[in-house]
Amino acid sequence: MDYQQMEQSLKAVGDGNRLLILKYLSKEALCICEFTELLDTSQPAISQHMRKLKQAQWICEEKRGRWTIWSLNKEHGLFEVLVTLLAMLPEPERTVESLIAEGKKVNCT
Amino acid sequence: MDYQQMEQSLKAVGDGNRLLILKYLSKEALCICEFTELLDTSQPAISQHMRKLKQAQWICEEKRGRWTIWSLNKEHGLFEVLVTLLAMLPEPERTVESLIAEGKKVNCT
DNA sequence: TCATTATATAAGCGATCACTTATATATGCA
DNA sequence: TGCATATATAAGTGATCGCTTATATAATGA
Repeated sequence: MDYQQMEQSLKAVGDGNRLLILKYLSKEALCICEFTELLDTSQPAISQHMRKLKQAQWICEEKRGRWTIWSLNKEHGLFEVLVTLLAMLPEPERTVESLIAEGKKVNCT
Repeated sequence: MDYQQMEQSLKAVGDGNRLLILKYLSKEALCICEFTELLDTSQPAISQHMRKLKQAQWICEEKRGRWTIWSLNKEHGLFEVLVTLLAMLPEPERTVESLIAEGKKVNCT
């Protein structure tokens, strides 16, 4: 891995909201509409974070009808490092389970 | 480790020049005057990178007379991760050995 | 077809980044 | 003491960041 790739990869994860997004994705694939509930941020902001994570090849998208389902890219050269980092972070307050309880979970599948 | 600490740590290493500085420091402690030769950047730029790395607690400084000798902080919560990352990076073109050969190595010790 | 829904893109904005040049501080030595 | 050396700080600058609001694209369903 060269310095430029490493720099881009680390820059992409050097943001609190993106770390949170990745933390959620480390458990299950999700679509953007769910992140807007989970992260307390606007839809365009999330979309832009996704683009940045995708450019750094941290995540993969799968278009399914109206939804875009995002998941971690296990082929990333630093995937194991990412898993280690995410494991060190506490569980987010809001969970997908709480969304389901509130009836806000979108059934993308 | 909380999200803010993780963000600060990752932001600090998300820069090519700082990765290079850390790569050098993974082999031996060095002072700034050596980095100005190794990195092809100005002394103030290096000094500012050092400050940022120190604020993120990646490195320690030891004042020794006129020199400030910098070394990796092995107590950092992500030290092992950093070592893993640095090991994935190629050896820099310029080496401390080449500085010695050119007579540019400062004897800080 | 037309309205709704999910997502992406564009443009704008204040904040931060990484650098520069200039200057300050502080140590060592003649 | 006074000068050279090593480093830090300050101020300024263009680029990028992360967000916002507004709008575009694209798929679904009545």
